[in-house]
Amino acid sequence: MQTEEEILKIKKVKNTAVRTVVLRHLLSQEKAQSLKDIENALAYTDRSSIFRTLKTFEENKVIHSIEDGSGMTKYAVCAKGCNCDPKDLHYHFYCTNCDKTFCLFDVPIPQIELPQNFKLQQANMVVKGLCDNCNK
Amino acid sequence: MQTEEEILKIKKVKNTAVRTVVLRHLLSQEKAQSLKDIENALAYTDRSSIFRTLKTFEENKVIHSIEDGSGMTKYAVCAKGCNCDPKDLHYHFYCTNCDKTFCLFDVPIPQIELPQNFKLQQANMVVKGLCDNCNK
DNA sequence: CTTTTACTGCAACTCGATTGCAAAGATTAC
DNA sequence: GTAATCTTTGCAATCGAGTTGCAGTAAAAG
Repeated sequence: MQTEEEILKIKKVKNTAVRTVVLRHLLSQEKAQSLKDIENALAYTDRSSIFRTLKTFEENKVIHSIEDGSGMTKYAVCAKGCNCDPKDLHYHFYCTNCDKTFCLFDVPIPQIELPQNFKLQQANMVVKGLCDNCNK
Repeated sequence: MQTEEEILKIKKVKNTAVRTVVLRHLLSQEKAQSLKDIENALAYTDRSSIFRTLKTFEENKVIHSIEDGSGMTKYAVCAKGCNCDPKDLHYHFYCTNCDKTFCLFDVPIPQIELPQNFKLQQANMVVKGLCDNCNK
């Protein structure tokens, strides 16, 4: 696992106190985090600073955002080597019981055959259901 | 093509003035509509009435909603025979240039192999890129 | 016709997201 | 070094999509 400093260096994002703690928090969580999740976890960091940090991270492909339909955008750290290209696509799973959203890195996304002359740029694939923990 | 009255009858939704015009509008559009789109198109119908109509339609599977990442939930009329089961899944395409969202009924969604013990309930699959009209 | 239930329109409100601004901190120029 | 410049941060205010309470109206049931 890379440290926060290493990741920021690779992605050419200047390191600051807020950026370090936000990234550290994201790395420590198994489920994707909303702005509110992060705000609650980092009691002394302002929401707008976290917000702008997330925007910066997203622009520089440190993290990617997920629209899971819960009404709050979630964020997860990109896998090592991810460029957020269509080839880096993966499903996201939203558990309708425990409300967790996470990346399914191990489930391959099949080639999507778009109609003639359509150009794929990116995608937001959210599968909803019960996670293994809730499906008992 | 079925009329608004026929669709509502089949889906067991009582017909009213607002419901008819909302459904007519949805049927007349090739792209999925947001609440705001509908509100703008139907100048004399109140937003909350349209909102509640959309909720009713969704509960009764007259329409389905799409989270395309634009910040506004979009709605599209379900295909004939659709029960909004996983088997009725289809991709949605969001054009990053012209901002249109529409259903790709003709692009099959492959079987999704979830990890052990996960249960699929539904999914929101949004592919983003350029539509044929904008990819020139 | 009367009672009950459902639908509609208005206004107010919630809440996640976003922005303006000034202070603080970091970087560059001199 | 210090001054000038750019970036980041925190606070407060704002925006806007979504949602709800309530009262009036329309439709269905008795």
